[in-house]
Amino acid sequence: MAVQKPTQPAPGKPAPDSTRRSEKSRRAIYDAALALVVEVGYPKTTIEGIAARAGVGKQTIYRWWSSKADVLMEAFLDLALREAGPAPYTFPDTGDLAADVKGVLRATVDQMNDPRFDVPSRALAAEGVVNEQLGRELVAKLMQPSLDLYIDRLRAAQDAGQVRPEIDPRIALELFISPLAQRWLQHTGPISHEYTDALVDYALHGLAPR
Amino acid sequence: MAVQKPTQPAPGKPAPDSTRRSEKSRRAIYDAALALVVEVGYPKTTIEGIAARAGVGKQTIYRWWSSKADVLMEAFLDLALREAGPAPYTFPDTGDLAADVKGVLRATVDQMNDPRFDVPSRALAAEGVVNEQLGRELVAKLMQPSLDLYIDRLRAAQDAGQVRPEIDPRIALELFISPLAQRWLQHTGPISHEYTDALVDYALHGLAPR
Amino acid sequence: MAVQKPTQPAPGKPAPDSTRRSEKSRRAIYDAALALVVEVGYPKTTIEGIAARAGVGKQTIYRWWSSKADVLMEAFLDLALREAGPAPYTFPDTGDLAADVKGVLRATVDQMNDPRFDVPSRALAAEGVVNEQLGRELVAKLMQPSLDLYIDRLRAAQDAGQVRPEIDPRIALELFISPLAQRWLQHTGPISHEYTDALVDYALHGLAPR
Amino acid sequence: MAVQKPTQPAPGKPAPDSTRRSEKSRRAIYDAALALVVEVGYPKTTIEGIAARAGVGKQTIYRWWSSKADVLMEAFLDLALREAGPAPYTFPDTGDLAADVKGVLRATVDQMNDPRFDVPSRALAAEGVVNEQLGRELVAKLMQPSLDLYIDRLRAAQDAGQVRPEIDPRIALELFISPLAQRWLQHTGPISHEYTDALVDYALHGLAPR
DNA sequence: ATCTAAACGAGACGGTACGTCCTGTCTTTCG
DNA sequence: CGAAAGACAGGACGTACCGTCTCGTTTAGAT
Repeated sequence: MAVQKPTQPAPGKPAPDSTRRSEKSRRAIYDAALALVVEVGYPKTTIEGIAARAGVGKQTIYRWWSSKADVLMEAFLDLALREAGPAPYTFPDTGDLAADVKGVLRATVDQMNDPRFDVPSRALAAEGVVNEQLGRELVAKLMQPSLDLYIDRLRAAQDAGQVRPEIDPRIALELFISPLAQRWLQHTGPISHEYTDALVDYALHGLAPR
Repeated sequence: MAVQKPTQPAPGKPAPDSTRRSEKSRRAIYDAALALVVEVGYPKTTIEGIAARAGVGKQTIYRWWSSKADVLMEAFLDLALREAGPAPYTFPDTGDLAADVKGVLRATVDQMNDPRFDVPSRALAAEGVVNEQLGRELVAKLMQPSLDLYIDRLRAAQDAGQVRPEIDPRIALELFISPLAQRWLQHTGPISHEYTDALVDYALHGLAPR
Repeated sequence: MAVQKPTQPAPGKPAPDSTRRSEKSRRAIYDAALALVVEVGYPKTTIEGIAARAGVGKQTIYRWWSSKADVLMEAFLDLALREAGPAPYTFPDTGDLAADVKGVLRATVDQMNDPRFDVPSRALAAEGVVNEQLGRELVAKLMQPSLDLYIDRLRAAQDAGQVRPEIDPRIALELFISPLAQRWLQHTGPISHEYTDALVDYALHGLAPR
Repeated sequence: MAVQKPTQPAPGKPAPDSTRRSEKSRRAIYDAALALVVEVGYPKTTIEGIAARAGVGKQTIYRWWSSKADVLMEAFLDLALREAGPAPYTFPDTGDLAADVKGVLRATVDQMNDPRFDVPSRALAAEGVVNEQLGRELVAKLMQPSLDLYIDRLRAAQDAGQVRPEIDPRIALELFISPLAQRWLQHTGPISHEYTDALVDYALHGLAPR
């Protein structure tokens, strides 16, 4: 009888009972949301449209999500988890840091060029830029796991003497990732394996002559 | 900088005569747009709201701009030009590349922490992520001029033997700028002078031991 | 008076077992329905609201009634029976037709000015105007018993030579009742004892001079 | 520039400028409303449905009317005025009161049996029963003009000595009209010329023997 | 006294309509 | 003719209820 949801103080709403939630509807909503974003773009994707395409009442969306961005984030997260498979997060460690990072970045490049990932994640990124709360959620749920792997790999490289010990891995990884992300988001240049390879070389050895 | 598209022969529309345009209305629209974006955020800023606040008919906006983002981009561009003053774009060259870049990045950091710049430029960046055409315009009009200065300075450093000659300055500058931009846009870490100083050091000397 | 429709062979539904019906729920639903109609008016009275106020599941209402109007009609009928007491329907016969009818009409006037009766019966009357089936039920269950008493009394008056024998009592009673009902429903004039007294005099003696 | 509507204190809304109102839309809305009410009934007639059928935005309805009932009342009033023609309201006076009233009531009966009048006016009557404000408007705009003609005719009959001088015409006319209206609204009996003829005879000569 | 089938409370579901807001177009009036 | 004003068709918003459909949980009759 109790209206559970002890984690949140429940400001006004009675909080729905998640044990009764329809799995079928959730899946249909995820699929509809992702399909619509790819087909018509994020701004023209509407909650009404998602509901109609999923064969679902609007209230079923509003009951479980707070906004269009929220729906899309979960849908995309779900997609990412399904794609990644049961053993999701690993980072190669062949002993050759440059080669390992280049490999991972090439995979990232390939994903950026796949519209199924590109369109929804651009939309989410854009929303996160303007909506700080969503942005933090995005980072925490979608990006942080991958970033942690970078950090681990960089630490291993430090232990192996391939990276200077005073380097902060948290900042170092941005030298690889941020330029790529920026190019991708802002269309400021081609996204290619050559580009990310160069990025790794520049970052590892610096711009100044030795 | 021209607002209307003189390049296009106007397939259906009569194309307004820009010589008769009301300067007062344009200013009022710029001011209203920027104020609203700062006050209520980009998504809640509407064309109707801008028109009402500017004391202007909606048609006056639709006559000269094609979208909310277009209005805001011009308004922000205008703001940037007015702030920069009559001698806008320069990049210091004391001979010490690291110091020069650190100085410029510290100024950028300060601007990012000023809400008058932060809010509108976030909004524009977000819009550009999702709307490629606008994104390209943004880059060309707002960012390219500054980026070119970085490139010039890096080239000078190459001439002075402070940067390896085989380095592509177009990619090199991303090592400074993208991590900062990314942190700023995605709230993934503090934006401080210490951070940008570290960025410059890492980028110039690389992560690997010498 | 039976609630469920034993006459209908239940085309698709299993037909609930009325012997197991919860009397407590029925009472709670009646009370909630009447209270809500008086408090917020008929249009804003909803089945969900009745269920919530009665502490009852919606299905319990849908199981036993077919519509909001149906619920209210039964609730009101129940109220009327409880108010009338165990010996409900009588009509005075003192031998003075005018006085007898005036007395009954005065009681009707008093009831029309009691919100507990006024509000629900207005709502039902309105619904019956638009929904013919409900209208007929209303007339049959709520009004016909009283009307029959009028007819009996008029017949007795005819036998006593106080009413012309060729008069149809079914039409005659409308001369008393309909003007009052009309005024009440349409707010076309004050509802008072003086008014109904005048009505009886006019109807009995006619408008034309003798 | 003034936001007129001096009759109402304009609590919050800016009050639309009626001089700019689209006559075409108004007509389309009237037609759609009347057609829908006749076709699907009042409860299933929705504002969205009217707007869709009229090829009009919902806001155009909400701008000028406050409710579905309000739309329908104006639409019906407009219909009544158009049907009545340019010389609308007259009441025959042949010197024979009974014949004159019978004639008018027969015409009323015929109208009650025409679905184009029956359905919308039932709906309005029902709404007016429950919504007092609307009910008063209905009476004032739709019924009062006709009632006044009855009163005038009855006064003339009093002057001619055909009706007792102490009779209040305002009450007297209800003896003719209310029974008919009540039968019609409540389906309590057939609506026919014979019935109204009898009504007139009963009312004029009374029920009691002379 | 136990079993069992139903009625029950609760409320999620697919829907419809609500009344509001904004879009982008069009029209009227003024300067 | 540009501009202020704002009505218009259209359509998405988020909310409220509709009537249906499960879920456990009483509860009352038959065992």
